[in-house]
Amino acid sequence: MGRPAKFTHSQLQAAALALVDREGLAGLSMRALAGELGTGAMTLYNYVSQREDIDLLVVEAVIGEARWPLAGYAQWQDEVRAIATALWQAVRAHPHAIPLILTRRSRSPAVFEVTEALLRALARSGRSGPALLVAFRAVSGLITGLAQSELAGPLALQAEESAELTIARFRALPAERFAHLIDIANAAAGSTADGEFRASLDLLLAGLSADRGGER
Amino acid sequence: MGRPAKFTHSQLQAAALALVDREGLAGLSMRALAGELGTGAMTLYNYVSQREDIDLLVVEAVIGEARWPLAGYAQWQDEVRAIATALWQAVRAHPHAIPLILTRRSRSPAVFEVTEALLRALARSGRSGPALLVAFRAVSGLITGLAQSELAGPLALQAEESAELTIARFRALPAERFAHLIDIANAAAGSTADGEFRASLDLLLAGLSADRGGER
DNA sequence: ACCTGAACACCGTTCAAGT
DNA sequence: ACCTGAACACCGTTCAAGT
Repeated sequence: MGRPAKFTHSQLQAAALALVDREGLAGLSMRALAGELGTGAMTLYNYVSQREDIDLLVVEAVIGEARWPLAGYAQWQDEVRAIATALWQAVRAHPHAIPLILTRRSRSPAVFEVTEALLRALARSGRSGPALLVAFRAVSGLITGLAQSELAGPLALQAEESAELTIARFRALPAERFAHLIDIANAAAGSTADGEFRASLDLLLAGLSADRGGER
Repeated sequence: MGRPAKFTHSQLQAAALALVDREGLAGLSMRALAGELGTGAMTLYNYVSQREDIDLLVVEAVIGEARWPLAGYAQWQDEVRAIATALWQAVRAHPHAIPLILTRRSRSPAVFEVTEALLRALARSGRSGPALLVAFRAVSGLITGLAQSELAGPLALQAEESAELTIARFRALPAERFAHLIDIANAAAGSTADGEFRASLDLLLAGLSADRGGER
């Protein structure tokens, strides 16, 4: 409850995110962050109670970067698309932070704000209660799930290898046993993450538009 | 290339998964896994080249548990649902392992097999190439995304608190500013993860059924 | 060929002490 | 009230040596 003076919350946040962007997740230690701030490791414990709080600072910083036009959407689908895309782009701008965004519970204001905004847009489809919950689960699941599939799915690029090499690896699989895997690996060679995101989101929006969430 | 004799690959896998299930992710260290196997830490380096390979053993073990009827699906939607649900249940049976499944690239045979099976089912919708890739991204994204949202989304339960307490926390938010968040928190109180999964998947399947992936 | 203990360079965190 | 170094109990991994 006492409020320390040497650093602000957003100074810690910015330093932690800068460290992750620069050095990767493995570089984010209490000692390294303290060094980034020009102090000793133990000083950080005046601001956070445990190491995991540092991860939450990073998540908050990334999600907090999402920006989208607040009004002027003729259709709720356009508004959902705008918010989802803003989140997607904020996450993709900090690839090293993705594992944290996937695994850390954040209850920061920035996360609440964007969640409520997405819900508001989805509610324009006529949904509330359980149907709104499901729509939200599906859309937010798709956003993080697509970030995940790029990071760690079977088609994810190896950290140190080119896209060509990853695809070549698939082409080397037994052709008839993994015919479809080889097919989509080839397709992936000619597609972009943004394009795949947009198309996947459109599939889900088609489903959300077809079933307007009638009462149940 | 030499093949060590003291332990088999699946012995390591089983021991690692048992350790994670029992002690949580923090309990999975080289030393602890070696202890589980009754040997010294350095012995493990005869089987894996680095610590992260242990994580991959766990991912492989979990995904490898997915089981579903291999044939007899009148509709491709039913087959997609069966495979997706099998994956979902395998993941949910090992909640401590979820962060690894979200963040670790696995290229094990078990992962390839289930991926190809899912693709085969999706291909029955008439899709191939880019459209099949997008359908796959959407479905697998949704599966892992929903596991993620339970683990770390804004509505995720705190490790040490009851569902009631989590929901009470949302009810305490400013009512008009977070009206929809409070609405779905209330809805979450009366729903199950399985139900939400099924309903979200159905939304996406509706989208996949509406747009049969015409050529492009 | 396979196994393994000692040692090194890290971690997060407790504790006690500074101002 | 806020700050911080020393020390502790861990890590993953290198190295050198065992059989």
